[in-house]
Formats: sequence, structure tokens, C-alpha cells
Amino acid sequence: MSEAKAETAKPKRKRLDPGQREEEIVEGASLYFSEVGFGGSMRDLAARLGISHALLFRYFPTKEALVDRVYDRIFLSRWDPAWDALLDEHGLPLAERLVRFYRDYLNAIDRPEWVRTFVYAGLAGVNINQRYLNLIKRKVITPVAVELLRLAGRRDEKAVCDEAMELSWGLHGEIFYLAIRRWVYGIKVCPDLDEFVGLTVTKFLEGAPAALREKGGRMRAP
Amino acid sequence: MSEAKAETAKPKRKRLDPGQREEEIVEGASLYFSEVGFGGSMRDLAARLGISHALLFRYFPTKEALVDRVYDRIFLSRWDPAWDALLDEHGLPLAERLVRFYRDYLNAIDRPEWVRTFVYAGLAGVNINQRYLNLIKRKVITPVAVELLRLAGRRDEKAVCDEAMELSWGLHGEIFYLAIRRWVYGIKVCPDLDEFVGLTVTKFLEGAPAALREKGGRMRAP
DNA sequence: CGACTTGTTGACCAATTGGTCAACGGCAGT
DNA sequence: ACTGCCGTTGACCAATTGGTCAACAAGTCG
Repeated sequence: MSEAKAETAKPKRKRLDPGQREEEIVEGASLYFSEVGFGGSMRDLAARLGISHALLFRYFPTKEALVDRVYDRIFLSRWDPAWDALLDEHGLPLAERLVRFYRDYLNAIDRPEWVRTFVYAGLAGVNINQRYLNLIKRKVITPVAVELLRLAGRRDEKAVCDEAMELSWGLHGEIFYLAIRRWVYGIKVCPDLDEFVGLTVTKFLEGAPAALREKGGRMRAP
Repeated sequence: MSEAKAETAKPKRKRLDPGQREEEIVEGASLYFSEVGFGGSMRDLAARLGISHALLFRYFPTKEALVDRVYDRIFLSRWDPAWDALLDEHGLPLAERLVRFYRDYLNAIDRPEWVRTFVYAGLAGVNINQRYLNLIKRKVITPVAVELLRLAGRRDEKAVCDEAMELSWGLHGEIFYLAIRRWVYGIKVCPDLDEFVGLTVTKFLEGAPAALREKGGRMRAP
């Protein structure tokens, strides 16, 4: 009873195992920077961790080094290898694959650290951003576009192919935009993510092939 | 010839009309902050404008005041009143209205200052952001959702109504995401915006009613 | 209990930040 | 050309920033 403060979960003040402390710092930094952006100060972060800011420099030689680690932590291995197989499972109907993939994917990324850090990085012009989107393009957008073309019964002329890519990006953007609305704009969104993905994929599969076939129709307004 | 520097467009160094100078500052600040974020410094901005940073404080008492002006400049009166009438023109088919509105809208907002500042503001938690999106919801999302419900032949039960809203947000997000890809992530996008809007609206109108009708089908996976 | 290792800290530094102010100097009006 | 208004500036200030370093103390080994 003489030290009643000891109840607030983590009142420890000193002498941690180095590995443990480092982990604690990276974890805390991920949260902190995702909230305030990478303009946040080392002192604030330290205060939040309950340590002195000098200690941060014991574990990371420079702020940039910490930031890099945060990038790694958040982006690296955010791609579940199982998704490769799933998206390529031509035995399953496309609808099934898309619904399952995007439910899983949205579930994996729809958290504040991920979305906010990703957007912060984009605004700051960090290249990790473009690298990640190239991966998405290669593994998701393009394969989906290819199957979309076949579904619409179009041969792969350059122009039509580009349109299929844009439609595929559209599906992706629509889903990611939900996360943006929630974590960047702070707006309340549809609580049932699975339902949202279901709706959106259905809309995509019902609408996109039709849009592709209708080329030259409604699009070319006077 | 004795003053050859005088050729680089605006080598003027002193004594502008106050109104003119103020305009110049707000204009420059809009560009500057949209590039580096609102963490940018007054000194940098001043250097970029070719004036001393003290002068900035002559025109704006504080940095915050300048930032507010930039917000106003960028967001205020970004809504073309003609859009109200257009969206409400029930004589025209919905497809026509949507295509025309979103072509115009995308054209109006698809510029770096707008998109980047909007996202910066969102991350910073500035309320102007939510205010703007409420306007979008009221003037675009909801009316479109209502017409979508009718198109799908569904009565307006709460659940179905929510779904229609999400689908409508989806269309909006898809289109805005194009601007994000371009101006936040710095990725090359479909060069023909009008074509993109045409495709996306077609996909929406072909797919969304179907998705709404199909409730309980593909969505409820085991 | 004392000594040694090492995780941790408070004090300090130089650079940068938002903001102030007295003094400078264009540019009328006469 | 002189004068005076006022747009403009350089020098300055306090607070904050990333980063350093000698000193402190928690835990362990004898």
C-alpha cells in the first residue's frame, strides 16, 4: 500500500532487458508517429513511453533510424503469402476469391497505425509507398483486370486493357477509401466490413464487365 | 544591361500594394503548405516568396491565422452552386447527371493543393474536413443513394438504406481515390479523366442495383 | 557487503522555430 | 528636392528541436 501507483499496468521506471526495451520503443513510436505524423518530437515520444529522451538515442542513433524501423514494422510482412495462392486459385469463382481476399485484406490493414502512416508516408514522398503500391498492382490489380477482360469477353487491345486496369483500381480504391474515411477523416463508417466488401465486390462483378462492353456508349458525351 | 537579373519574371524586391502583397502571400502559402504540410516554416515560405519572414507577420498576426486563410482559400466556395441544380434535375437520367457531375467535380478538385491539403487537414484532425464531407454526404451521397434504392426497386428499410449509402460512398471514394493516387502517392494514373468517370459511373449503375437486390446471396459466406 | 557492469538520466549544445521591434528606404504630395 | 507615410527589413528573443556526454544507480557476482 505504501506504493499505490504501482497499479496502473506499467509503472516500471528502470532497468529493462535491452531487447524488450527496444521492442517497447518501436511499438510506442509506431503508435505515436501514426497519430501526430513524423514531425512529432523525440521528447514527446519519450515522455509517452515514460523514459528520458536521451534513452531513445541509446537504441537508435538518429530519429531517422527510428522512423525507418517504424516503416519496416508497419509495412513489412503485411502481405499474407496465402493471398497469392487464393487470388490464383482458378478453381474458385472470381467472386468468391475477391470477397475472401478483400475481407481478409481490409481486416488486416484497417487499423489506425497502418492507414495513417501509409498516408503520411505518401504525403512525405517516401518511396516505400510506391514500392508497396507496385506490389498491389502486380499481385492484385493486374490479375483481376485480366480476369475481368475475359469475363467481359473482350480481347486484350491496349485501350480496353487500360480500362480494365482502371476498373480494377476502382474496386481497390473504393475499399481502401473506407479505411481512409474512418482513420484519416475520423468519420463513422459502415460497421459491418464483411457486408461492405460483399456489396462492393458484387457491384464490381455485375457492373464492370458491362461497363467494359459498353465502351463508346454513355462515355462519349457530347 | 547593368541589371541583368531583372529578367526572371518577378525580380521586384520592394514596396507592393498591401492588397496585392496579401494575395501573393496567401497564394504562395497555399502552394507551399500543400507541398510540405502545415509543419512548414514561415521562414521557408518567406524565402520562397522573396520577402523577409518578418513581413509575413505584418499581414498575418500569427502562423495559425495564415493557415486558416489557406484553408478558406482552398476549401471555401469549392462547391459550384450549379451542381445542386444538376444533381436535382430529375428530368435527366441519373446516368447523365452522375457523369456530368463527377466529371466536373473531379476536374475541380483534381489539383495538388486541394487534394494534399485536404488529406493533411484530415490527418491533423482539423474540423473543416468533416464539415466538408458532411456537405458531400448531404448533397451527393444521400440523394444518389435514394435514387439508387428506387432503381433497385427496394423499399427504404433501414438496413437496405444503409447499404445504398455505402454503395454511394463507394462511387465517390473510387473517384476521389484516383486523385489520391496521383497527388498523394505520386503515381501515374489514367490520363483521360472523363473516360474514367464514364466507366466508373456505368459500373456503378449496372452493378449497384444488382448488388442491392442480391442481398443475402453472395454476401453471407459461411 | 563491496565492486563492477551497464541501462538510464539530467544537464548541456547548436540549430531552428514562431514572433517582436526599432530602424531603413521606396514613393507619393508639395 | 525635401518631407513624411508606411511597406519592408535585419537583429533579436524565448521556446523547442535533434543529438551528446558525464554521472548515476539497478542488478549481479564475488
